[in-house]
Amino acid sequence: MRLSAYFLPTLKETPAEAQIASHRLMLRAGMIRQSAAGIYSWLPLGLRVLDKVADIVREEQDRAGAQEILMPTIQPAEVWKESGRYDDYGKEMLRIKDRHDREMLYGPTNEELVTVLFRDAVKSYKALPQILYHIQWKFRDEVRPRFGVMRGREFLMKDAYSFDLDPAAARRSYNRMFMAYMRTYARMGLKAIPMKADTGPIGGDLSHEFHVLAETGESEVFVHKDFINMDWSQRDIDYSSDLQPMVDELTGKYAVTDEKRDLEHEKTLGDNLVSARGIEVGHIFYFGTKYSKAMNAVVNSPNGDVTVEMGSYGIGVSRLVGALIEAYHDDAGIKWPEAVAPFRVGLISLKKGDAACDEACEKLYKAFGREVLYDDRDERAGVKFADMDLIGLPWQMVVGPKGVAAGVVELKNRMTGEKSELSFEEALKRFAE
RNA sequence: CGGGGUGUAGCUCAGCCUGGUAGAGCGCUAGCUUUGGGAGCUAGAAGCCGGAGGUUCGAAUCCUCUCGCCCCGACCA
Repeated sequence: MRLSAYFLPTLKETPAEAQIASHRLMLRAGMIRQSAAGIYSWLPLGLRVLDKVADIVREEQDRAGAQEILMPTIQPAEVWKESGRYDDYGKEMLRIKDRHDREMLYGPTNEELVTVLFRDAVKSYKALPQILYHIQWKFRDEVRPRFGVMRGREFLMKDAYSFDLDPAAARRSYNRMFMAYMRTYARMGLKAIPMKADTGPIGGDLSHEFHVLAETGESEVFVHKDFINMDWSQRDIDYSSDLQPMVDELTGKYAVTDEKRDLEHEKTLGDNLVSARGIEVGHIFYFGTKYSKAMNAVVNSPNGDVTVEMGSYGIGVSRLVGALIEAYHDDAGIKWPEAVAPFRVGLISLKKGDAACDEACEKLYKAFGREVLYDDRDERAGVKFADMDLIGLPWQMVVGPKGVAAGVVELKNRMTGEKSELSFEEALKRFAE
């Protein structure tokens, strides 16, 4: 992409409404613009990141055996009345009426819809297990939206739902999702600690939240020191094997959210206890028959009718974009991990109009394909460097007349700040598509 | 939902106390000079001062009501 033609409205000054780094930087880097409190438009640069995050989530869900569907944002109130949650959910649910005066709502989550989908289609135990997921916009009318996309009212979420014949099988589905989450976060370069969590209004008795530690995190969490130095590299997982030992290992050490604190146990930890703040980037639940019973999701089996065991598994996709920035930024701007960077490399022409410089840039630009953002604007070097640092592409390739004359270009690593010189030929190959 | 704050040019803000017809910096447009880390000079464009009522000869400024947005707290992917 050529920056001269790209819709990238960067801001030199910090918008007054943004308090935390990720919100500030997303506005300044031209990733998002606010439409109303807690509701945002995603601009091209931000959307590229959102899509990359969603793609990683999608790949890991598929790998774990989940199947993607797409349920609507607007749901009939009817199904929520069936589960009994229509009255429970309160003002967080955005309720609307259609032209026929029928009660509708903008979905805050999808347990009801997916249960209807399942129960109407599946009648035999032989079809189990099933894990269905979708990546869809949700709306929760938070009293106080804040922190940009980290706590918006409208947000993109991956939610998966498992259907099993008995609790043991449901536990296997839970474990699959658990490990899929570990892989998902690791691929993005995030250290997300699984914590014993409260089940809240969704109900059930087995639940974990995944938290990225950050000073700006909204929740207070308490973890064993060993998590801080854990090996966070991606794990190879055979999803057909018994995952329980791996899950046990990951949940063996103390890690809890505020509501689940065990003060007695904490006393035994001594110096090994770390109190920190966390950004919740995922939450998984096993809730048994809470919805299947109320909504009559039953399959036939040799032993007669069985009410299916269910679990649900959420990842805040849009929130992850904010969490990533909280984890990876400095005073100059964002420092994207390569897996989620909007572009892999930024090509900076230091002197537009210089024939040799232009020619070198054009060659590099064409060779790099879709993962290059080429700053071909007629701007001063300082402006280009500042914008490139701000938007945080992992690599900056700097092409200037002096370098071109000497047959070299400069390569800067945004994460480490390291700079090196490459011959033009090396440079051509370095990011070739 | 309680408490606090704030709406003036695209952005950051001054002006409001003490009413007299709209300002700065950045950004934007044009020209000249500059050109390896957010340039300089010149000339411009740009605001129903959030909205509605009121007081007044006259309101960004005073009063009333309203709406938006932000922050602190209680609640949540």
